[in-house]
Amino acid sequence: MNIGDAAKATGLSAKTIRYYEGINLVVADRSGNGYRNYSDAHIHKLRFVRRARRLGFSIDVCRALLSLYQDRNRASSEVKSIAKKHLGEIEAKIVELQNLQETLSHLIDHCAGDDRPDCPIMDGLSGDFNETAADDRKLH
Amino acid sequence: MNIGDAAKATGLSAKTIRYYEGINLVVADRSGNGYRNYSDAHIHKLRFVRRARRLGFSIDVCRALLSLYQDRNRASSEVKSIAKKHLGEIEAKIVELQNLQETLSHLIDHCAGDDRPDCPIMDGLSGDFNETAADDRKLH
DNA sequence: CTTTACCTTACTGTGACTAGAAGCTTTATA
DNA sequence: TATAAAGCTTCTAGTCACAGTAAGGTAAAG
Repeated sequence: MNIGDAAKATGLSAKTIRYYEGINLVVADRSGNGYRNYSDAHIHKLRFVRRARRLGFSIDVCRALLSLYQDRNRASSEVKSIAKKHLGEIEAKIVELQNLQETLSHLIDHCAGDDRPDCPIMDGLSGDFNETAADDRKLH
Repeated sequence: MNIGDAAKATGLSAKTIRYYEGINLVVADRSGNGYRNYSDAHIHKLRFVRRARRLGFSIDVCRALLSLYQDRNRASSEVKSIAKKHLGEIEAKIVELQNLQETLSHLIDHCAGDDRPDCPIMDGLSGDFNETAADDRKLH
């Protein structure tokens, strides 16, 4: 199976699959003409990585999960602890974004949004409104 | 005021302030010795950018907001529409993360987390569990 | 005078790709 | 069979918003 078919089979782009090979995450075999050749096992690994990435796991974590995936004797507790740590990070980010949401919608609610220049949103950005501890965490 | 004091006054790092000058966002004057020199107006602009960044606005949006900030006759509706768009993006991201949270905590709840290799989290990553429309949006 | 702190520019690295160029190979159509 | 199209290869550079480091000039304190 060439890279184009592998892309279709996994939902990843060919570019991304080549990238994953470049960083030694999932390395394909090669056919006689130099084209990458994907077996079912490769496809499974790529799908696995895609799912993990879509759940927000970093490439490094994916690498760890992939090696646990290939180790039939690893304890489920190892996997669970990685997943739990990640869940905590997701939850923290949700709280962060909810704070932003509150601040922004508060500002928006108080802005007339008409032809006049008076704008509480701008006032909020230039003046010093409430800064919470949550704001101090890094935002994305 | 030198860059170090400007950094203290704004809460930005000197690096960041130099970066903002490099991308033409907030450009300082220069003293005789070549050092950057910050007036109150510069400090206000930097603070403005910091606040906007902390609310998650991109640099490009900050640039737009900054020029609106300097335009005393702009309509508040212009600002409001930018803020609203951004709020929409934040809300979409919250929903996304909540989906992740649900999926992950569901998987975690069903994993024994013991010495045995059986692991529903791994099963979830390798098999095809439910993919929602929200999953199809780009995740971060 | 020396130390320390601060300033300058310039280059590299980050994460996870994406875009594009230049040039082979394979497949489909006329 | 010729040719065009799609698909493959490698390589480089760009993205975002900085942070880290190096190599060196300047300023203020003791």
